[in-house]
Amino acid sequence: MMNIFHAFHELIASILEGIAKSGRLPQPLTYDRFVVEPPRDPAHGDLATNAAMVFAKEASRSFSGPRQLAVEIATGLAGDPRVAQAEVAGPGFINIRLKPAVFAELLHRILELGEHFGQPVRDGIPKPKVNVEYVSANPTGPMHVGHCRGAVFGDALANLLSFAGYEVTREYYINDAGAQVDVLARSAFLRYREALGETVGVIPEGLYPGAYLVPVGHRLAETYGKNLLGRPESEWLEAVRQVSIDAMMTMIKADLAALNITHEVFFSERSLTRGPDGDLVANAIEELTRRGLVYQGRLPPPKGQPVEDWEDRDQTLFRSTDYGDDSDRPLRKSDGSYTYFAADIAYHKAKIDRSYLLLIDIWGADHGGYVKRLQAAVAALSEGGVELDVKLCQLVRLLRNGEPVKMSKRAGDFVTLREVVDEVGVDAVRFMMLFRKNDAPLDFDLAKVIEQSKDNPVFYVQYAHARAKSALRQAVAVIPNIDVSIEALQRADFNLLKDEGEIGLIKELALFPRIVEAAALSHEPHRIAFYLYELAARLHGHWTRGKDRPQLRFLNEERTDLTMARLALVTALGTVLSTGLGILGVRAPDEMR
RNA sequence: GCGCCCGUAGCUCAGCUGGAUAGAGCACUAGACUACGAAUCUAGGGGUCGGGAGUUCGAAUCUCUCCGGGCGCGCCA
Repeated sequence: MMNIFHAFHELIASILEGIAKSGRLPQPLTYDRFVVEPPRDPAHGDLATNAAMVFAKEASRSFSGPRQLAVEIATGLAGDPRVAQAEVAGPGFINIRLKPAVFAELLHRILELGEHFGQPVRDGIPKPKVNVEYVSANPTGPMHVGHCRGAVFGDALANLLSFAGYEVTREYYINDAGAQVDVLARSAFLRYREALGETVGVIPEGLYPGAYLVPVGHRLAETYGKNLLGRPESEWLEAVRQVSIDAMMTMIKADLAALNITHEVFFSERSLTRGPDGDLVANAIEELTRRGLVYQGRLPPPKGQPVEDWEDRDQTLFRSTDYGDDSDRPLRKSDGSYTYFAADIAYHKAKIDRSYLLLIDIWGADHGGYVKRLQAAVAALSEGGVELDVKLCQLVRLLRNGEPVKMSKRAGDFVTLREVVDEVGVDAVRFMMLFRKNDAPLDFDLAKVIEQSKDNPVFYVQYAHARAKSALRQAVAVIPNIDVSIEALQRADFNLLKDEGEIGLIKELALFPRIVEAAALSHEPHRIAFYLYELAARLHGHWTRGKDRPQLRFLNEERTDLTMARLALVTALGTVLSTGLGILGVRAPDEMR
C-alpha cells in the first residue's frame, strides 16, 4: 500500500467496525466522514485522525465522550505492527507515530513503482471517461497571451486526470459557424485581391487587419487564380471561408504545439447543423421539447446596460430555471436561426452521447454568466447522470520587470502566444500559469520567469531535480565501482536513514499520492505545482545542511551502505519531482545550464 | 437591480474540501561557501483571515447579511 493515509483510513474503519459489531456503535457507519491526514504540527506525530470526534454523536450511548472512543481506537491502532505510538490529544484527536520501517517500506515502493508512484491503484475497475474541452479559440487569428492560461490549465488538468486513472479525451470546439468566420472570409478575400496585384490600402473597419492573412490570400490566388474576382460574395464566401478556417486552425495547432499541447478531438460547430448526422441542434431541441422543457414565451428586458433595440416578442425558450438558472434562455434568434447557446446544447449532448461521465470545460472568466444555463442543459439531457464542471480562468497580466506590457487591440498588434513562448520558453510559461489557482488573476513577468534564482519558482523546482541527478552523477564519478541502478538501490538498508531531514523528505514524498488525489478530485492542477515547490524547498534545505555537516551529505566515501540508502532517497526525490513536473507538462532537466 | 468569482503578513499568494498555536515567497534585519552546484540555505520581526451574526466539540474553510474589487446580464461568439 503506497498511500499510507488510505491504509490507515481502512485500518481505523475496521477498528470502528469491530466496535460496532460489539454493539457499542450503531451500524452502518459511513466511514468517509472521518479523515486521516498529516498533522499541521509535526510534533503531533506522523498521522492524525478525527474519527472519534466525527462519531461522537453515535458513540454517546456507550461512551462517555469522544475522548473515550478515541482511547478505544488508539488501543486498536497500537496493536498494528506499523504503529509506534497512538495517543489521544485535545478534544479527541488520535495522533499516530509510525515505526521507521514504514518509511523504509515507502521508499522501497517508490523505487519499485518509479513514475507510477502517486497513481491510485484501481484493480479491475474500469477507468471513468472524462472529456476536457479547452482552448476553443475562434479560428480567426493566431493565439494570443489571453488564450495561454486556459490552454495550459486544461492540458495540465487532462494530464492530471489521466495520471489519476481517468480515460481522458482532450477536445477543441471550433467556432466555425458564427458571423466572425464570415468576417474572416471577407478579410482573406481582401488579401486575395492584394495577392493578385491590387492595392487594398488600409483594411476597412470591421475586418481583421492582421498580416497573418496575407499568406491565406496568396494561397487563394494560387488555388483560384482570378476566377473569384468581381463575383458576388455569395459565390465565393463559402469556399474562401473554408480555406481561411483551415489555414487558421493549422496556425493555431502550431501555436499549441509550441506549448506542447495536442488535442485528440477537434469538434466543428458547423458540423452540428451541416454534418453527416443531420441537424443535431434540431435533435437536441426536440429532445428537450419531449421533456417539456421548451416553450414559447417572453423574457423581461435585461437589466444593467439598457438594450436599445429591445423588442418584446415571443421566443423559443429553454426552461433552464428548472435547473437553477436565473432566467430561461432563448434557443432561436429573431430571424429564426439557432442561438449560440442552442448549438452549445447540441454540442454537449453530443459529448453526453459519447458516454462521458464527466465533462470539463475551460473558459475565460468573462463567460462566467454562461455556466448555469449550460449545466442546466447537461443536467436535463443526461437526467443528472453526467456532471459538467466549468473551470473559469482569470486574466493574465503581462509584465516586464514589474511594468505592464502595452497591448493595443488595433492593427492586430497584440502579443501573440508564440512571442511569449519564444521569449521565455515553454517550461516557464507552463509552470507559472499553473502556480496560481485558476480563478485568481495572475501576473506574468517576462523578465522574472527566466531568472536563474530562487525567486523564480520554475527554476527553483527544476534545479531541485537537477541537484538530485547531480548527486547520482557525482556518486559514480567519486566512488569507484558504485552501482546506482534501481535494483541495487532497492537493496540498500533504508533503516540507516535516521536524520530528521531525511525522514522529513520521506514524509514529504508520502504526501504525493494524497496531493494527486485531492488535485484530481477538485480539478486543481495548481496543487501539484505548490507541492513540488514544497518538496524542492525541503531538498534544497537538506542539501545545504550537508555543507555545514558533511556527515549528512548524500555521498560518504567511507560508508557505502549509508551512501546507497541516501542515493535511494535522492533517486526517489528525483522521481517524484519528475513525475510531478510531467503532469504539469514541464521538463525535469538533469542539469541546469 | 440580479448572478458568478475574489478579499488571508507591507507586497504576491498557499491553506490538503470543517481540525489542534493560520503558512510560504518577496521586501527588511542578522548569519552560513578551500562547492555531493551558495543558481542554495538558516534565524528573526510582522495577522481583528474585509466587518458582523449563525451552524457545532471545532470555522480562513459551511450558511446568512453588510462592505470593497472584478466579470457578466435576449437576437455576440
